[in-house]
Amino acid sequence: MSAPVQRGSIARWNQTMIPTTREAPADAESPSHILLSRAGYIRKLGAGIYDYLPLAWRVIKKVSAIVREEMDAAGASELHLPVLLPIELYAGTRRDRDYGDLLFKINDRKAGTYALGPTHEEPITELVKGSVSSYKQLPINLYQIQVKFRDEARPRSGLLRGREFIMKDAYSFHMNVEGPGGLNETYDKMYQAYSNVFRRCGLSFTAVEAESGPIGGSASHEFMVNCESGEDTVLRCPASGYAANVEKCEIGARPAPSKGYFGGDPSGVMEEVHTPGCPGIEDVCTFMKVKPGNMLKSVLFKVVSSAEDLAKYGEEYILAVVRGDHDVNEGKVKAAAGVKAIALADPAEAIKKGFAIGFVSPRAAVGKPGVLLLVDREAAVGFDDAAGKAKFWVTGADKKDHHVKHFNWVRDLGTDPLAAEAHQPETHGTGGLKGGNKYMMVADVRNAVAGDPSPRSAGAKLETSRGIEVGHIFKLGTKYSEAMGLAILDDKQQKRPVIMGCYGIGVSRTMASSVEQNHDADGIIWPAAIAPFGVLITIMKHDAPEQTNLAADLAEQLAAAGVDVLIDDRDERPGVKFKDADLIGIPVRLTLGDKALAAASVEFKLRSSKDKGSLVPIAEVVAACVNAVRGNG
RNA sequence: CGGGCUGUAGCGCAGCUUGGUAGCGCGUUUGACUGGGGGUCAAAAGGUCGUGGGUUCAAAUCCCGCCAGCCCGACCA
Repeated sequence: MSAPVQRGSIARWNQTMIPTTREAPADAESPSHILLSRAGYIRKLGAGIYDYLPLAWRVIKKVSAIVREEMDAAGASELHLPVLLPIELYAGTRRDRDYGDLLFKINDRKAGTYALGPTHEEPITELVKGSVSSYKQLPINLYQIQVKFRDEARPRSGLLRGREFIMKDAYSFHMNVEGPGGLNETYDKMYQAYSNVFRRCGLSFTAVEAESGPIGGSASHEFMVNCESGEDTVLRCPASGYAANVEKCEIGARPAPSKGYFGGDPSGVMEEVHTPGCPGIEDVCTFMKVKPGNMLKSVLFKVVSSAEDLAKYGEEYILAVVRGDHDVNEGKVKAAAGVKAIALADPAEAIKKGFAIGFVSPRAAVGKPGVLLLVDREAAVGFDDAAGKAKFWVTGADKKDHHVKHFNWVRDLGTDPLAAEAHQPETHGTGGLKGGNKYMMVADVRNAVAGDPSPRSAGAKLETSRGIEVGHIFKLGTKYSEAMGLAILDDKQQKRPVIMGCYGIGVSRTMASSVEQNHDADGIIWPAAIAPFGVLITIMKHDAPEQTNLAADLAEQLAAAGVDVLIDDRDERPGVKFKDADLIGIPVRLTLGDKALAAASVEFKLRSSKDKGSLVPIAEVVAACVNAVRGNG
């Protein structure tokens, strides 16, 4: 682009507030929390609530500017919605209930209840409903950058999981999914825009397939900053490039065991073992000295039925069984059972139904109408092919404080698992639910783990890594428009619910995850594009005119070239200034001292490089800075 | 919401077991020396010991309630 260079700004350390400290607050643990606190970017005001000091605010503004440029370029328009939202808005979509305690609620003087917006699907839908009346006005994509609130059960890791945070949220509206102006077109544009944003921010990231969570919808991707300290697990196939989060990740074809599902002789006589106070897999394994891979884990879900289904079929349950070293995946359970919604069964209710929670075995599902037994492939095994002998299973004894060992599916289940119905793992349907006739099914119902076969490339194995979610895009569909009555006449004069997409970027989280990804023992190392300043000029003698004058002169030239400059004009010892410089992480440091000045030079050092820096002639230093700051951005 | 734990100066902590004068380091202020990787010396300011109650002649210390915060788990953008 050949647009005129926007002038950079000049700030002096003495005139701004950068309260660096030698020690971090005791509650800071993650690198971003420690370093942003120590370097004077943020201060804690309460649990999950932070002040953004001048340096931090500059970073936020730089990230925001990149977000705005990419959003605008992709055809979105910025607006600003209220934070304070009447609770009735959320009642319409039942998210006041679905969101639960995560929704911050406050009362006004008349005891009316309001929510502090956690996202803005409802108000934006309400706005469009009253403002857009023709299909000719669609598609439209509206966004804002604003503070959001979530009453987190446990705020942690500084800015990474706060109760108040800065987010960019966008919402698009369409008449169609496919074709020009359709949801997919905008979704793809947003995917590209998000990739541009995070690339321009200098972050290493991965876009992964994801479940859409409580916001609802049909398809979604998460943008994860690659970082070992991240909270989320990312799975990827090195051969095909497929990447997904654990909730979503599919598992490639897993071959059936050589003797067929459930087939194989018992490993021994089934024996009951007293396991007091050991409801968890870990406890039992420690107590009985068995590996989790030899446990059968049984998790009971209750089907959330519609009133109609409830009247017709009664209450229904699913008992999902996976190997002890695996985790049940709710989404896959839902899909395999062919039901829309499930929830972990209430313990008290489950016990009443005859499930000894904590000590449940697959047998507990047998003979109970309305209960589907869903067995994961690696749990539906009687013969251990890897070990070449009968599979040794430990599972619950279906009574409190007892487990059994040498469980064998064929001998001990209490019914024949080899029956034809159980043998059609590919058939997804209603199973034994909703009047179906299959009491048990073998299916993929667990989370993927490293080493699982790739779903996209035969022979390849999934790998895992960690990440921090900084962006999330959803195809919402008509969930909100239907719930709130946003319908528009199309070109055939048919009134149709508007199709929506929504797209979020955690702006404050992006700042923190950059620090997580880019730091060393001495402090932050900002990518130039989002650094609060491009260049730090460190004056060795704050009262030496030849140094202060040169600093002012260089700063002026750099600003004219579009570089933001911070001048460290404090009366501090050199050691303090150097330590602080490393801490706050400005990409380029120019040191103005007697030695260099005697050679008509200044010292030029990149924060990202370990060397001591080099002398650059004064006449060339501005170009060197511009080059370093641009080359990186 | 379960389990563990912590509230003492701006920050990091000791003191509490065994009740009796409020301590240390960093930071801050003043002065001097110093001046290229958190320097030295001297002096100083700064705390209703989270909060309410109880026991006691006397509570930072013992007991009870509450509040706030942290960690692990559950949950989660």
